[in-house]
Amino acid sequence: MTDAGLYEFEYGDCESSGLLHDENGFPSFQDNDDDDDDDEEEEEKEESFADDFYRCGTDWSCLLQTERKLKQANLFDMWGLKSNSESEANCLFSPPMKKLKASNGKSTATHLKKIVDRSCPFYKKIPGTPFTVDAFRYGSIKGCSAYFLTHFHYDHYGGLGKRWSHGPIYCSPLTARLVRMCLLVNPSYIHPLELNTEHVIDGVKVTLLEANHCPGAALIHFRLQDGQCYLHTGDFRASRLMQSYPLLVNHRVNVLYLDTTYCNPKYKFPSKEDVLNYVVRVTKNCLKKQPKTLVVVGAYSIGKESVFLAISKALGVKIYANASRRRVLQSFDWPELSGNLCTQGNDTLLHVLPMSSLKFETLKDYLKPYGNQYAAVLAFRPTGWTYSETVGNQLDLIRPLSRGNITIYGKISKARINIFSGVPYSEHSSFTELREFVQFLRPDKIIPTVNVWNAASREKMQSFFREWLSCKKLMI
DNA sequence: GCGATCAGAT
DNA sequence: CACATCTGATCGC
Repeated sequence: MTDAGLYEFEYGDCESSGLLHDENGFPSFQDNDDDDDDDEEEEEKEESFADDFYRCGTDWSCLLQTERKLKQANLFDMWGLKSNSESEANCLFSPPMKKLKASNGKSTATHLKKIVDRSCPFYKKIPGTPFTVDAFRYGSIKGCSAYFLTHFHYDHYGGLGKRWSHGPIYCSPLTARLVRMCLLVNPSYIHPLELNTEHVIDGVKVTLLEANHCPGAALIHFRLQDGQCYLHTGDFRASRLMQSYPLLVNHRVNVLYLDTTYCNPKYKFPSKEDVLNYVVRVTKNCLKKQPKTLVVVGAYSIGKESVFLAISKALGVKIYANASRRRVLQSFDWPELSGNLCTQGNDTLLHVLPMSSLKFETLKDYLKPYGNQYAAVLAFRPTGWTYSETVGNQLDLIRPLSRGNITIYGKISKARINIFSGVPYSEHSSFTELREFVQFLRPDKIIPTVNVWNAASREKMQSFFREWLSCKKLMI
């Protein structure tokens, strides 16, 4: 639905040139009382995006003044607009458009979306600096002389590879190792920055702080020469510990670029600690009933290592992972992890497998080569959110799915949509954690970095921000 | 034939 | 519903 709407929106605007521009090239909106339903919806989207831009954006003037010519390109980027002849000339933030070739009979809307996605969204650029954050999939970004990477997840490093040549990359030392190892980026571009240390880059004081997300993930604190402070959270899970970071206690943050993944009260989940205790409890129970159980933890690239580390610690068993994953895990340089990895699957009952393997059929096949070493499988799929509203904070309501001797916590079942729940081990902030963090920091402005492409969710988030910042006391 | 990129699936 | 890929198709060379 949303996507279809977006397509139409982009397509419609590009084709019908329904937008008016003011003398600066900014879209201008006229109150239009025509009662055409479809048009109205489009108008709403445009208006709230514009509202967001002017009302809750930072003082964008610094961006506009330092790079006057970027104004229009910027704005076009925001709206996902490329208007014919104009766009080529003003397209300062994106590589030249690719020529379209409608090889099949498909609508050009698909092609338009491709182009639109090629330009760097405004919220990835840090105003008043030549910096971008997590913006590698837009080619060479005009005016950008330092590319920051918050953490090593695909949706943030996408575009980085051995052919990267658009400028220096700044990130944490752990992330730097992964970028070099896994993506084969030329090391001369990679600039590791120690956490909790002030680095001066292009005259801006930059400090990386632990983000409580995946290994190597960092919050980035920028202090400009004019005294403005910006905090970019990348992806993070807000924690009480952060309220003691000296930089956050001692300096006012003017603009907060916020990971708003779960910025909605419907997202409730337990603390990491509670989930780890739960997983350990379930595992112990299972092993008590069936000592010959293989315990499997699903994982993507990096993140959620604590789930298998907790089991390893509690049971005193080693962790098996295949060679490529071991290489990545070793690169973290965490003694408690490196020291507990093993290279043979039959050396331990605790295995880490790709998330895609956590299916009944695949696990059954996986078990075969181990003969009668194992009589059952217990698998955990740590997901961000519990999926079921009824579960929320109550871990005891989680029900696994079983087939034969295989039990999966977090197997998605359409049939049991309302009672199923994964293991809600989240590396993003819950709604209440976000609120507490924002009310601690009390920034002048907040720029959400997730769920921004939908007008309704943007509007909703902004109203939460207003609410949080308008009241003096913490609410519970 | 190959890597890069894309839409769609999971 | 959303995360963080993964898969399979297509593109460009």
